[in-house]
Amino acid sequence: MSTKHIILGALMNGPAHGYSLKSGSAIKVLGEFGINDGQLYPLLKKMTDDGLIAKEIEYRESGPNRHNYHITDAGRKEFISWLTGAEGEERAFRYEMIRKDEFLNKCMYLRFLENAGSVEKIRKQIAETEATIDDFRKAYDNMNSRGFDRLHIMIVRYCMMNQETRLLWLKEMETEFLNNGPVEKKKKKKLNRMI
Amino acid sequence: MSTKHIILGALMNGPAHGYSLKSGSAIKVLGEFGINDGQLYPLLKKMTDDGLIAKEIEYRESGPNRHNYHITDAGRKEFISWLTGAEGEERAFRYEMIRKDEFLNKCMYLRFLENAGSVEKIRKQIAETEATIDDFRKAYDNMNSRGFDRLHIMIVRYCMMNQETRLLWLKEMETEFLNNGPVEKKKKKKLNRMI
DNA sequence: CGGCCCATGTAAATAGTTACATGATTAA
DNA sequence: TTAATCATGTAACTATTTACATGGGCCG
Repeated sequence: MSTKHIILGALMNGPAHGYSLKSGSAIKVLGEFGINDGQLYPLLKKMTDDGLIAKEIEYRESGPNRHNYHITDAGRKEFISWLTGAEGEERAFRYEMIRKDEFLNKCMYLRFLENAGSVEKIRKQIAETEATIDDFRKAYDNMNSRGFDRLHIMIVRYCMMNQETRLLWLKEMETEFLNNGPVEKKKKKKLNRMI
Repeated sequence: MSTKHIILGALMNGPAHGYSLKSGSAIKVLGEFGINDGQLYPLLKKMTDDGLIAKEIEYRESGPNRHNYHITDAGRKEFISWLTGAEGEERAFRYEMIRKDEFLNKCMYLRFLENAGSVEKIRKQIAETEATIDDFRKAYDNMNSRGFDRLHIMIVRYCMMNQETRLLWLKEMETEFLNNGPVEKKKKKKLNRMI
């Protein structure tokens, strides 16, 4: 279970309550990763039962009480063992990334669409990607100028690089479809055009 | 449910039986996407009940019988509607890709590891990535020389480009860690805001 | 006052994995 | 003869999503 490790990872930086794990001030991983209440709260309970984390309830007069969770020794051990181990770092099988990307997935079947429809789809995706790059670049510059730690800057950098690669490819796709589309293939061998 | 659409997409190319969807000759998407029997067979049954696909049993003397599924009009309609629609093509939220990538995920916490351990991890990942690139390049060249349709070539191309970007970044990471490592001993307090 | 943010949860459904079960053909 | 491949499936479990339920505080 990976969500478990994300929670442990978050709690390695100090205690946090459920809501803050999703949207609070600590590391916003869970929130931005899109965990939902229906999974988070039961999982916190289970991890407590398993002895990986423990909680103290913070009774507050203004606002609802908070259940502050902190990582236990067992949890820390589990986390480090996960971090050290090589599990999940194996080579991706060929089309793994396609399945994880709905747009890419759809691209597999673009030949069932009119050419114009494909181009429209690709252009929309180009716009999305450009916006995302912009967002990442802003975060990247901001983190750099504020002297954030290199590790986190590098991770944002990777996200940015990835989106830039995506944009490059999308533009190739657009060109491809504008030159008659890749659907009617084979006969004309323009094999040498791409590297 | 996305697996449903993958099955519909596969059947858009013509009928197939369960086993061939996983490992057969057509598009090996499902097999390479890693679907498992426990999901595939019940899903095929459900989709049949829902009227998206239909089956004919092919009784064979040599070898087990095959349940050949074909897409129905309702299934075709559902598929085209999914393909045309924009659902799932929205902009990725910031750390989506990290969560989908166990290695990246671990990278977030590399500061809890000894520098040497991090470098080792990164180098192993570099080796994996180089092997993957090699694999993609071979597939790409092969598909090109055999006159495959452009669409599928382009998709393999994207996979390749992505891995190349990954390699680039991994090498940056390696350098980063060799130059003392990005693990600052200094301000950890500002970690919170952006990430 | 109405709606959003904070903060906790539960219930029900869907999705996906792992393990098991069967039985025939084919290749080493 | 043993193992792998072909081909189907079920059962039990785990993971995830969606929807609901609660209640105080804050803002316009």
